[in-house]
Amino acid sequence: MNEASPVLRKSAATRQRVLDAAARIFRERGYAATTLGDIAEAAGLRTASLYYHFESKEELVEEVLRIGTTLVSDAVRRAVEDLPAEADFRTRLTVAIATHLDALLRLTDYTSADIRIIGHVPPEVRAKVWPLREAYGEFWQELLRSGRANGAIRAGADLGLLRVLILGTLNYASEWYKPGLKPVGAIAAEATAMVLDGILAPSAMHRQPA
Amino acid sequence: MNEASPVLRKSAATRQRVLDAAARIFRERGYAATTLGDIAEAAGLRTASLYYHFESKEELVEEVLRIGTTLVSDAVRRAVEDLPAEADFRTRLTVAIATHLDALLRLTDYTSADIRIIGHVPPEVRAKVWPLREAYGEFWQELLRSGRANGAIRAGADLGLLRVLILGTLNYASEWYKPGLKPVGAIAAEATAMVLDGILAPSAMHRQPA
DNA sequence: GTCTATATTACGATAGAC
DNA sequence: GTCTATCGTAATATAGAC
Repeated sequence: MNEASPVLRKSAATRQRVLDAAARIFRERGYAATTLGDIAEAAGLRTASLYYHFESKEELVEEVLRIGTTLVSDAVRRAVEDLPAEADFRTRLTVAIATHLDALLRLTDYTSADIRIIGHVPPEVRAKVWPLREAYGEFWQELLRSGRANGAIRAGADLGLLRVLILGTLNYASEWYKPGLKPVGAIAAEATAMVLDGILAPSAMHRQPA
Repeated sequence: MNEASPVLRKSAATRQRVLDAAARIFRERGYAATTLGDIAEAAGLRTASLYYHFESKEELVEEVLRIGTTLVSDAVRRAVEDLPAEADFRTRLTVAIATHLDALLRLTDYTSADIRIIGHVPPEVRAKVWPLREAYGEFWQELLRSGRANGAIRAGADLGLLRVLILGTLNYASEWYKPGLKPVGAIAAEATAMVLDGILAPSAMHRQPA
């Protein structure tokens, strides 16, 4: 009964509106440039009222970051785990890249806000949400390890370096992506092709003079 | 004589100290979180004295961004142009990637400040420095066009998409790179291998079960 | 739960002495 | 060229009425 009482439901709904507004404005303007007044106005209340739901600006942004990381991580883990057990490395990586980009660019403001502001929040906030991000990084590391164990990945590759390079390729899309220009699926296809096979023509002689 | 007069030299030297301090602190803390007091203190003077050298915080950050973009752009253009005329596409792209990363991660604070804060400065500032960035993007676009004309790049590739994916791969390194962990040359080598040839083993059968 | 009112602090910027 | 002093504004956060 408690969980469904009208008061608690109203509180939860308002809290959600505040979080949604915060995610959107943090993504657009960055952390420091966003004021609690901006967020309150977008959520339809006064600045002071935010403090009923969150103790501080830092606690609010921490929750936004936590939600953003969790949404991407859960979506990608689920998509890869739902593949048939026989799925090869190429298939797994293709699905991981497509799902990561879809969560980042299409799903919600939380995911892009996360990537865009994580490097600009106060260090204490970053430290608090770091374990979540590390766990997601470890998922990718394990994905790459399994690929190398299968002989799918080039033997000499530095997997830790590859992981940050691949995730960098995908995450930086939140800096240049504008809805409507290119379908997210087309971006995912081009990124997957580059990461897996490179940009060179498959059988061409690559030493022609310019 | 004017250029070398003691007063002008002192002014230019102080202006340079202010710019250097600004680049470093903007890179570390972001644009909005950096105060003119932070910059003045690092440069060894008072906040009000900054206004002798720059009209506003926005004019100061604009100059930092301009220097950052120019340093990367000039370094990469020069390195590619200095290659022998017969150099093939693989060589050109390898040099472009290595030089871009070296300028970004090793050269100065201006280049990494540029990448880290460009998405967080006021829109009017971004608009003012945009032509410089577009010109550098056009250089890369032309590099890729020449690669496709040679048959070096996969025919179906979307060159505009490839350009932002490649530059994203490189630029995102300014978010995770820490001096001393990996030599910049090793990062460049891994990035070049991925972009050109992908991460898969060259001749392996890629369909093994996980 | 949300409000008005306000405390407190700190910012960007200007004035004017030196 | 750089300083001290200060203006005007706006931010986070708190107090207390409703």
